[in-house]
Amino acid sequence: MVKPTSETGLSGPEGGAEQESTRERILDIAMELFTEQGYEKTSLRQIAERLGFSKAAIYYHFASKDEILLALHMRLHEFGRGALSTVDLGDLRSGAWLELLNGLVEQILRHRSLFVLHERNRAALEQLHRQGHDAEHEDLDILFRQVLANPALSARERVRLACTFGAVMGPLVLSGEVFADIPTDQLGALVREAAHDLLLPVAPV
Amino acid sequence: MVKPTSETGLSGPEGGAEQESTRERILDIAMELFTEQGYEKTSLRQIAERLGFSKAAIYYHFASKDEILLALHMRLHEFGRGALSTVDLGDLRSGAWLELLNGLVEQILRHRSLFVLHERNRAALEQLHRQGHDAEHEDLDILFRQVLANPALSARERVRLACTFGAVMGPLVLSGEVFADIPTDQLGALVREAAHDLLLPVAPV
DNA sequence: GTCTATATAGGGATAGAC
DNA sequence: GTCTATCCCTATATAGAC
Repeated sequence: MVKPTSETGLSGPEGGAEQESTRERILDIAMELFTEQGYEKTSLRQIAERLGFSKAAIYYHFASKDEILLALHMRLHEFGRGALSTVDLGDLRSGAWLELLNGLVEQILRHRSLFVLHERNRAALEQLHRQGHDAEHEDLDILFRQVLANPALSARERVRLACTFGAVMGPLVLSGEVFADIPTDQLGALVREAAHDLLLPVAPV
Repeated sequence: MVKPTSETGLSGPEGGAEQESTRERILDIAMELFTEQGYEKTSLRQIAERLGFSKAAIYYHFASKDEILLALHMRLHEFGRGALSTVDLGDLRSGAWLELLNGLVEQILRHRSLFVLHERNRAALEQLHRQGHDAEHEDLDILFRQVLANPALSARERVRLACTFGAVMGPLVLSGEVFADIPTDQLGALVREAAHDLLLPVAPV
């Protein structure tokens, strides 16, 4: 079983305005359909149809349907790594939270569709995690739940953090396209402002 | 095809500590499995197995798998109606928002598992809506998106509202069981407080 | 790299016995 | 009200031709 590109799901920035590889075209279509209909309701036949070739052809590029979802998941991992690694998870008191959240806002604005995909296919993605996906678990979800369970924090602090996380998700991934008319920059600024207001009483500057 | 109970999915409060009807036992198990694994990944066989009888028996109580999900959806509708009808959607400026959000917090705290079910099966539920479910559409989601799209509101107000909605969802339905150690009353108070802080600059008292 | 054809399994749904 | 048996369809996945 020969694979044309790497298995990470991200062929990396080879630079230039290259033509999209078939593998990536599959991923793009899959992302669209998985988001609209959900992972399980989307069949490989449907994906292949949109691409103009037959179902079986997909198996040249991916060993299974799960691997398509996994590849999409890895795309997000890639970006998440950058935002998370800049923050020292030790000192999550003080203003480090804001920094983390601001980084999150930026990432979401850049790769919004990926985040929406994840939000709408949580069940399927969690099962991927259980089954294997032995890769490191630096998932956003998992990270946040760890922080929220931190016994060193007060109940108020924990809840506030969860609220702030939600406040970011609300307009950016839970609200569909209602904010399409607002320029990205402005949207980001407004969300950051809200996050700031929420964290103020907990982590005073 | 004779049905033992009403078709609304809610047999209503007949009072007392009655034994749960089979129909409701099915719904309870379904809710659990749909939440854990997602709607599509859950088979009728699986539901029947847990109840100790066979797959086909379910068809005595529900005409299709979709109807099980629909019945669960109607359970939420029932509760939502109360919270929404108290608020005049006309004056969604001023403090009416807070009132609406506070009602929402209360409902979520009471029927949390139902909200989680909905959050984790959005795709499937949206398809239900498209296909039929001709019943009135007083859905929370739909209502909120209407409000968020209201052109009479400023961008800041709209985004703030979405943030507040998210801030409520964050700790209450998106965070799993991390807050199980915090008493319900305290949790509600903390969330309401956060919602208040978020809406302050937009809808001063 | 994409095709056809096919194997195989599982799920939803129906009929009818008890 | 629950069961057995069965139908039918769709989906994933494989084998092998071109």
